[in-house]
Amino acid sequence: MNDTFKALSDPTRRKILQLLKEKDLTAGDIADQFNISKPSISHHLNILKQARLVQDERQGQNIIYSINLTVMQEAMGWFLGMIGTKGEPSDDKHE
Amino acid sequence: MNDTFKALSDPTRRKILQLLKEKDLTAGDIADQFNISKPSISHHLNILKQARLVQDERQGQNIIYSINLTVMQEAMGWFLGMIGTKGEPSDDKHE
DNA sequence: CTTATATTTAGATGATAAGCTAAATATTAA
DNA sequence: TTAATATTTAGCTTATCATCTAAATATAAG
Repeated sequence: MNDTFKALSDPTRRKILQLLKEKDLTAGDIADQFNISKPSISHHLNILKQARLVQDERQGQNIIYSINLTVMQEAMGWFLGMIGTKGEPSDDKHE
Repeated sequence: MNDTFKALSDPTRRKILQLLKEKDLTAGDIADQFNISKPSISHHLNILKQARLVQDERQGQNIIYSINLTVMQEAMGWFLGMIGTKGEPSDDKHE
């Protein structure tokens, strides 16, 4: 959960996720959308990967990234637990 | 939105929000729940306040903090926009 | 097998952020 | 008005993080 929120705290990484929501992309295609060096984007992708927010798969020379909506849903669960009736003890499914 | 995610990226701040979900608390009561100095907690509260995730109100010597669920819901909206059917263009209500 | 392309890893640097102690401010009580 | 309590502000230190360039790895093509 902490890795998830940490990963989501950077605007570049959130934009990467939005791009991947539309369709799977290669690392290069992702990097082309930013005024940031490829190594930096690679680093961001790695953080997203460690948080399991994205997955990657090599295809020839390219590495194709895709979003993992399951983890996104888990994160949303945290908000649901938060917004649930005020004063009611949380069910602890979401730490 | 960026302030919101930044604020949520710290585990201490997320725990503060969970405490405030149960009930409103004074700055001191909040600080007592952590092994962190009062000034540091005050700093965290200020970040949450700037993100409008909490509100404060002085009551005598104490300052009482409460959670602002509206902003929390807005943040959850970002996830909803994210999880919505893959490949479908986002409606842009959530950046 | 050598070159070109795609991506990552390594290492360095500057900025941001979390934590601390000490001092300032605000309120209440004596 | 002086002392006590609650909280914040200021200033500093250390750790984390985003970014860069240069070099390494992996695959594909000539």
